[in-house]
Amino acid sequence: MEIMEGAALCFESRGYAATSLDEVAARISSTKGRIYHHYASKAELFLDVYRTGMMMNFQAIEPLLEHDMPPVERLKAVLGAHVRCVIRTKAFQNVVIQGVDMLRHGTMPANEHAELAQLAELRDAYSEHFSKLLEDARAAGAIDYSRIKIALNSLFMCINGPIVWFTPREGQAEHDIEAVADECVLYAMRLLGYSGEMP
Amino acid sequence: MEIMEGAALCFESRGYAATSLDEVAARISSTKGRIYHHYASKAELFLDVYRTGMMMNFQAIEPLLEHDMPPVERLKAVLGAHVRCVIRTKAFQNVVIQGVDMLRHGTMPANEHAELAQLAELRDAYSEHFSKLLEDARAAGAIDYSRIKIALNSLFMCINGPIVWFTPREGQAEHDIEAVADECVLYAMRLLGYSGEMP
DNA sequence: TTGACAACATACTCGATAGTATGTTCAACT
DNA sequence: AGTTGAACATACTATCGAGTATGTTGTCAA
Repeated sequence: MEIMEGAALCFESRGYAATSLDEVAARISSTKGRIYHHYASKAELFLDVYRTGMMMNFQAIEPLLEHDMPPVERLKAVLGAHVRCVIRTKAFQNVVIQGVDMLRHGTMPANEHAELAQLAELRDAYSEHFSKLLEDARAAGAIDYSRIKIALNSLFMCINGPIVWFTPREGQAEHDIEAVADECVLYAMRLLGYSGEMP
Repeated sequence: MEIMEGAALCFESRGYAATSLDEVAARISSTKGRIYHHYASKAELFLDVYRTGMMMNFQAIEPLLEHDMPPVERLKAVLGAHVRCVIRTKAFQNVVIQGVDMLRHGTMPANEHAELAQLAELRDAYSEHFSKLLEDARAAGAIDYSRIKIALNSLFMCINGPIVWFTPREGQAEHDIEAVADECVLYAMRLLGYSGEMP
């Protein structure tokens, strides 16, 4: 909904701590009263944006996990879907990133901390999907890596990169997204030792 | 100096906006008075940490740029030195990252904004070194990439990854750093289409 | 038509924190 | 011994923003 989108944009550009709820309200031409009518606190709004961002990711990739195809092809498809999704929901994904290292450093107020930890489990579950994809593709001999934790981290850094550095050219958004996503997937697959052809 | 190290650690864990100078002072068992004796404002302290972080990077790689060796080998060596450096100066590098997207989103107060932009140029100069390394290695036919901007961004995401996700095991710090750095360089080189052997 | 409630807006409170103003200590000159 | 100034510490102010308390408006049900 509207509040979350405004919040996502504010959190993205100024960070959780630096964002005031008056700012968020102003962005949607509204007032703080409206926000507090729907959310008990700033933290809860943040957590809702986080959760929504993760849901978008799940919805993007889960349909592909069932498809019956060679492991490498499935991996490629999922990576592509992931990158496209995170680019399109950039603001939300920035909040997810912030949430992850808020947990890591324990900056969240104690009461909401439990909820944050729960969302982190969601993130782990998501990561687990990729873990499985890697193992399958390796078992099929299509890719190779040394320690899976480091490989996974490097992979995520690569395919999540656009969240940080991507900005579409005027009027070229859709075209740019496709091109950037494809190139990111190419580099990601290479990183994993894949040597086959890419479309 | 002591103040910068405390500040780097605080900024790393809580972010610029959420960090109070009382916190920084407490971390070094001191008081806010001391900080304001050396820095005119919170922003200037931040900028000094940023600058110091960048300097550390330059010092780590610049000696290697002169070496007379095949372009790929030089690239490998520089990547290795960079990763080792950023891991060892993790707190400072987190500040650099924050600084980069504070500029991107224009959150810094107007007077210090100019100084921040100047530091961004330093960052660009650093990136330019890698740009040259890539072009040379490609000219030598050792690596390959499509659009250099995307390749560079993906490369940096990969080799800067440890800044975000690395945490050494108890008492294994040195050993872990070496192992992680080598593996990151491996993935980074592969990402660039390098197919040679890695030590 | 009225009363009740949801969906807001407005107007306040109160704690936290950036920045300042004013001590205090100590070491080096003279 | 006395003066000065750097390097802090302490005590205060002024602002900003999270949270709250209290309006206001429209809508639906009885």
